[in-house]
Parts: sequence; structure tokens; C-alpha cells
Amino acid sequence: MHMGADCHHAEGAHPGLTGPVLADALVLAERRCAATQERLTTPRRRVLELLLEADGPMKAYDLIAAFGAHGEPAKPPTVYRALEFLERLGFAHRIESLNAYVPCRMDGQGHRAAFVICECCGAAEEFEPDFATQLAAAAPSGYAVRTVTLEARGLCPACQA
Amino acid sequence: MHMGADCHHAEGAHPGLTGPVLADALVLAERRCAATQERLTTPRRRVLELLLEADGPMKAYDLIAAFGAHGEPAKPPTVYRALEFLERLGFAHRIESLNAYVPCRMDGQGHRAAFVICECCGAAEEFEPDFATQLAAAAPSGYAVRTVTLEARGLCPACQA
DNA sequence: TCCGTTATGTTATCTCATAACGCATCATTA
DNA sequence: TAATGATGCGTTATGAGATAACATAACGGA
Repeated sequence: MHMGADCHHAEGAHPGLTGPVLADALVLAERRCAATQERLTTPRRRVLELLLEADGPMKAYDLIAAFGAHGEPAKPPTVYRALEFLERLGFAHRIESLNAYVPCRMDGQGHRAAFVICECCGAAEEFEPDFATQLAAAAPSGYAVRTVTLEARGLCPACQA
Repeated sequence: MHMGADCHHAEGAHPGLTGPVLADALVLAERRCAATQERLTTPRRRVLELLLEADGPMKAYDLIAAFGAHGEPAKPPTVYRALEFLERLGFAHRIESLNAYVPCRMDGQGHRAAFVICECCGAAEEFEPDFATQLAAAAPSGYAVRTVTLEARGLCPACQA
């Protein structure tokens, strides 16, 4: 988790997965890949594992540094390719305003991702927005919207205290 | 404007300002700075001018390259500082998903910016969203949201044809 | 005029991301 | 099984985006 320099609060809602819970999540990912003829190869699986183990959003170069089992870093393209795959399948999301990545916390594939980001402790919480009607009304007339990126910033419950 | 490689459509809604219209916009910015004890210094004014002249979102290094009157580039901090100032005063916005900057097209200061971005021609249209109620309901409970970044992607009217 | 504050100029470096190439792997089909 | 095509990986190098740190200059109030 990337905390603000002076954040003294407890961590947010997503401590990293470990042990059987982590293993289950990876097995589930394997199954979803198998069901769509996609391959969860070693580097892809490793990057997903790192995201799931993390307490919060991870930067690409954090993933690169943590990639090897014995401290050897990966080469950048290895990790960026894996991230591209994981995003395509909905296993991970990029948070634009942080240049960072999180594992998807929602069950469904193909959903629209939205995040609230705590400015104090760095936690990022995914939620499922319901834009459709609103956006249709608010957007300049005539645009055919295909995807939406929504990133809100504020304070998580712990950091408001 | 940063067009998609194969976009053959006419340009979007914001051709760059020139002549008296551009001059008026800069004068207006001067006035708004004066009213709040802020200084629209030479590099700040120059970067704002470049944004207003442009047909679409500009990258920081485009601004750096175009900064000098006779082709000499600026140093990166010069432009990044100016952009920081312009964003702070609401004269410009950063579009996170493009790593690019646009001049503000809305009158009011302190508004929340939102954009629709054409995936074909690269046009970016600003609009004023109305999140408040929706976001309060949709966001994970307890977050105190302070700012919202909304960037939608799709096709502008011209590029749907 | 002095002094604190704000802004700029400059150098260097850091972070983030991708291009380009060749080889390996896997599935398909002959 | 071997040829083949598609996909993915390893590697080198470089491109793109942004900031740290420090010195100097300009402004504004006491």
C-alpha cells in the first residue's frame, strides 16, 4: 500500500491475500481462462499473484522488482504484457490517476470499473457505478460513449477519524 | 490534435483560437488572475496561449517543443510548473488517460471537469457532470469524496458517420 | 531599502512505458 | 510425425512523461 507520508491510520479494506484464499483466487482465474481458450501463463499468473498479495495498488515497477522468486527483477515488457492480458480479461484494472494497478474485486467480467482512492492512506476501493443514464444526459450531445473511467478521491472511513 | 492513425474525419468542436478571439481569452485570464492576487507570468501565459491555440489535447512535450517563439524548446520544469498553475486556477485540465492537457472550456472556476474523448479523431469535449447524488450512493460506504475524475471514451458525431 | 516570498532558470535524474527482433511454445492439419 | 501459423516470451534498447534540487531573479510589504 502506498500511504501518504504522514498517514498514521489503519489500513483499508483490502489486506493482501495469502495461503488458501490466494490459491483459490488463482484457481478461479485458471478456470475462467480455460473457459475462454485463454492461457494463464507463468508470467501472467505471477503478476496476478503479486497483485492479489498486495495491500493496495501496485506500480508497474514494483511488480517488476518483486517478480522473481529470489529477488531477480523481471524485464519491463514481461510485466507490461502480463498487465495488458489481465486487464483484457478483467482480472486487473489500471488506475490512471496513480499509474498503478489493482486486482479486480468484482465478480463479473466486462463490468465498468470505478474507484475511490483515499488521499491519506492510499487505499483504492473498487465499486460498480451506474452511469448509463446520467452520462447519456450529461455528455455533449452526439457522442457514442463506449467506456468510462471514473476515479474519485477523498478520505476512507479510517482516515476521516 | 492527436488523431487516430486512420481517422479521416473532420475535426471536432474546438478548432484552435487565433487573432482577436485568442487575445480576448488571454485578457480574460489576466483579469481573473488580477482579481485573486495571482500572477499570469510570461511562461504561464505562453503555455495557456499554446493550449488555446491548439485544436485538441496537447502533450507536455508538445508544449515544451512549441514554447519558444523561434523554435527553441522550453525546459520541462518551465512547462510543468505553468501547467500546475493553470490547473490550480482552473484555466486548464489534465486528461489522465491521455497524459495530455486542454484549456478549460467552461466559464466557472472550481467546477468539476469531465471529458468525452473520441477514440477516432482524438477530440476531447469537456462537460459538466452531475455526480453528487449518484456518487454518494454508488461509492463504498463511508468514503468522503472530494474530487472526481471522469473520462469517457467513444466516438464523436463526425466519427460515427 | 531590507527582507521574506514567490517564480524562474538550469542540470540532472527519476519514473513509466513501448519498439523491435528473434526464439519458444502450442494447436492444427496434412 | 512434420510442417505451419499463431501466440507468447526473452532481451536490448530507447522513447515518453515528470520531478528533485539548487541557484538566481523579481515582486511586494514593512
